[in-house]
Amino acid sequence: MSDVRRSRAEARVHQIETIKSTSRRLMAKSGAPALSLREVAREMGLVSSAIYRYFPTRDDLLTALIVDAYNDLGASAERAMARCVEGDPRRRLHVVAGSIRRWAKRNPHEYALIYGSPIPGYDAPELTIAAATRVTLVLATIVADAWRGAEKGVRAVVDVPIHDGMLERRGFERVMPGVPDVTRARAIIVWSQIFGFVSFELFGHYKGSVRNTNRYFDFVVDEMANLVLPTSV
Amino acid sequence: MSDVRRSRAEARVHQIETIKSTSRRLMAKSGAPALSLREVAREMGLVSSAIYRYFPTRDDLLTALIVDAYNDLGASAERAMARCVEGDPRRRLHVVAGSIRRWAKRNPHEYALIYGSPIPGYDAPELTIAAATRVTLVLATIVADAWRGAEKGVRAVVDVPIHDGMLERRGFERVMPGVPDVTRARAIIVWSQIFGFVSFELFGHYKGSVRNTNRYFDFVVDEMANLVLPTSV
DNA sequence: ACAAATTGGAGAGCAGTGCTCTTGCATATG
DNA sequence: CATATGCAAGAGCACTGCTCTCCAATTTGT
Repeated sequence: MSDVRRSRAEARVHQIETIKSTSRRLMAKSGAPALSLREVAREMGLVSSAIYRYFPTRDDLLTALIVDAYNDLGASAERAMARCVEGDPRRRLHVVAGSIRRWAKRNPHEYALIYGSPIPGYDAPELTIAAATRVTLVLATIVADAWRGAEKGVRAVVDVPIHDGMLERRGFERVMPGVPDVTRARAIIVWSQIFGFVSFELFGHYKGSVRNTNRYFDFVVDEMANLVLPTSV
Repeated sequence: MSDVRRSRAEARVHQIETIKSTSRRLMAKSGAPALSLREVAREMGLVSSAIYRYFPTRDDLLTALIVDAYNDLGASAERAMARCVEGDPRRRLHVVAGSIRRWAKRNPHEYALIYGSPIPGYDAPELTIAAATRVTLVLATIVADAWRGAEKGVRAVVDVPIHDGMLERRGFERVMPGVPDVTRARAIIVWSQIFGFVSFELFGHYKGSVRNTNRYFDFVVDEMANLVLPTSV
């Protein structure tokens, strides 16, 4: 099945794909830190030095896996979003947040790779940043859509002063036009809360305090909806 | 200075302490994953096999470092708390949350060790759980103190149903007596938000969206205060 | 106080790792 | 068709965690 005749370029992308999928399979068993180039090669019936033709270093392979993970998570969130275009903002937030959480539980090691401790002495190249943005864009869109249209009020219990220059303005104005400043700032809380929850759940920090994580997640998402959705929703 | 005569028992605890502090020093340079028993030994002028007399395995050394890190963070939070016994709850939350964040920035690799991705195939022993509780206890105390005394109202914008059995009841009733159920549930949001923030900041996820992390942290803590403090505060 | 038992350091050694370099063959290009 | 490039193989280097044996120093039991 893999001994079909192929041009050199085709063979190359095929090898790269095989290396990545083999790595993902091995990573699913024992996690990213234990991922070994030699084992990947062995698994593919290849000699270890051959891997270096495709990934000059282990970190390069990890970078590729990180980008793929971000994209996979982003695509998964986008699909969830597409499935609930009709719903109200609160419902959409539940659906998308739930899809993020489910992806993380299905791919715990890949989640740890992108949202766990970064590899020390490793700076994420620009490539990864673009891929990382996809999932946050989906969340931002939910909030922006909810505020499209009119006279809706901010649910502020206490007035919190928003300092100018606290957030980067560029991205926000394009992605969340017409959304109050305080809500933009709160949207970032929602974002980090969702991932904070998933990390705490996956990494075992809720053991001893949260019993029913499914119900608690619903509660958290509801509270987050209260934070960023306009009063009429 | 270290060749003083010592009993065997004394020498043993001294060696254990030296191994741990050397490990911490090396970890500060290149992170936990790169921590090598052989390098620790070399640094101590010891042969590598001797380390195994004290820590039968690398994971055991890491476990010890994890427990120490939890305790160090917990003690730091407790000290911050002691420094603001006089303040109002909101101020105390700012002080303690700030001390957590500062500890994390001062000890990034140790933070990553306890709140980053867990070592795959490694179950935290009971010891670590007790140590991990200290910092959360400080946060819980702030909320509990704020509610001590009387007719204060919950800041609920929308009624969120709290399902029975969502949280573990045991710990909460002892630590946060007289606090409404919804506030207990929200206290966990505050807790994970603080650590979610610190993780996102330390691991670089705010790059591109948050510009002034100091100000933004203040904003987040204020919002969290609004979530769990009674209306009169 | 002396023999016995325990402890801890030294050193060699094993299987594994990431990575480099050279060799030789297959493919693509002028 | 000759030449240049691409890629697999294999040996090798420096490193890792961990085990085992050996031996000296200390602690313990009588």
